[in-house]
Amino acid sequence: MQLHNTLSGTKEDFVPLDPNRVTMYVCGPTVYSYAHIGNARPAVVFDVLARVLRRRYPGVVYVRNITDIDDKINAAAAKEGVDIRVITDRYAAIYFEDMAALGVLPPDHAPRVTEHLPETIAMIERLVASGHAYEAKGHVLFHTLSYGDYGKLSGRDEQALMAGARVEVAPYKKHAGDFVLWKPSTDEQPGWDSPWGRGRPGWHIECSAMAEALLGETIDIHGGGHDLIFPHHENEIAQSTCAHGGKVFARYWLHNGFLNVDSQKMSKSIGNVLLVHELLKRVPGEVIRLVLLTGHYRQPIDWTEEVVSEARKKLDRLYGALRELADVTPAPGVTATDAFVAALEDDLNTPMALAELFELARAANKATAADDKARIKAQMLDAGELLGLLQQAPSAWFAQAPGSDGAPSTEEIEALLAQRTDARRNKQWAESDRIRDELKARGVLVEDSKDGQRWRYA
RNA sequence: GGCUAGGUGGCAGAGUGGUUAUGCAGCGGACUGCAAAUCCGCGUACGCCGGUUCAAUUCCGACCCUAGCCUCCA
Repeated sequence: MQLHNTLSGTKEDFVPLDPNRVTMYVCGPTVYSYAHIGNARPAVVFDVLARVLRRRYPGVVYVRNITDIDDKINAAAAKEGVDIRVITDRYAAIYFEDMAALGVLPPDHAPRVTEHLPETIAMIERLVASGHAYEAKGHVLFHTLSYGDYGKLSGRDEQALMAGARVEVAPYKKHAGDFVLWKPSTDEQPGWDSPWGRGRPGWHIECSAMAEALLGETIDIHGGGHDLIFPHHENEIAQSTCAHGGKVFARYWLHNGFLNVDSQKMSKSIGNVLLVHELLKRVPGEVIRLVLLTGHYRQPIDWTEEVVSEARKKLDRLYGALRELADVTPAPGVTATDAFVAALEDDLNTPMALAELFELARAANKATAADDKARIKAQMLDAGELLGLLQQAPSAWFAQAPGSDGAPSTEEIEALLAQRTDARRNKQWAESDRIRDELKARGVLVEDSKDGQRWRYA
């Protein structure tokens, strides 16, 4: 398998440190609000990666954290006048629900920062003791100049960093690039006791601490959004490497591209932030998932109504092929084709894998021999499973209500189709077509097949 | 300004030093009472300019353009 490593900027052969225990850590959400579609992309992408890895290495340990200490959380809690726990529990639960709706399997561990304060504090203590961190004005800061490889991941050097610094540098910092490991809390703010007084961890240390606690000092794969390369991942590397006596922190760094909405970056000021929770009310989770896998994970995606509607049609085609095989038993022991797996193992090339899936669909539509049908069905279903698609019954897919108003109920549709059957039996084509047109106008497509009429929402 | 990733047919989106991506839309045909679905076929796409090469969309260089990051945003 090959993976693009941000550290080297190239595709590399993936060779795990221990094939029996492949470790993967992905930066999860900060739970202060609903997840937006951009949050869903890494969840889906790394879910596929985990599925693909597990085929080859059954002992994968996948960790995706929940960040439940954060100033935005504090702000949300203060606004509602509740404990931060109320906020974080609520939105963490919604996050898991929404991701499940997108076919994202739960990771092996979903640690929370609040559950790992002792480890976090211990790691900071080690950094202080080894001279990589210092205390100043109640803060503990990491001294970036103490780590020679700082900037390696994001390809920048300390001089440029200083020159490019466009925010005020806190006066207690030894160096402009130094970042906070621990900061003091006021009485009103949530805080935890530490050797440096009551306070809370900075943004970056949590991931280092949780990765260490659950996966060890060196992990195979670390993933996250492209925007996390700097400073978050850069800082994680510095902290972990220095806390571990120079041991490599993560061997392969993977970053997914950004997602724009109608060619614009999502932002509250533009008002184009698409929440997964809202989107799911009108777009099936499987469609959302397919949109996110339509492009290569490192490329940007532009979310538009067009790509959503295309994804829906693609699933119509794939499920359409499976529908024809509804009464076929998948050939036992048959898995996804080599070409399909090879595409995914080539740096998770989902577009190429999908192309392979469509080739299978065409083959399925053409197949006449029973053993061909059985084989292809098994190949399609297994391929679908690797992508987290095609796992529902075709009939269920086609019976999905479109979510728009005015669509006739199943009962009403069946009643009209019964009338149409009578008309057709008597070759009353005008009446038959009238009913079909009426349903079409109301968003229901009727098809006549050898097995009689069948319908689906448009 | 620095760093990074890109510019592919009507749209989305892979890939490759010389032969088909794939999907959607479109066009023609088959099938159908008519459709739909499905199948078959079609449309000579690779930002611009040079260079290397027998041959470049694919390698090299310049240029133009786009997007992201540059201290807490996936």
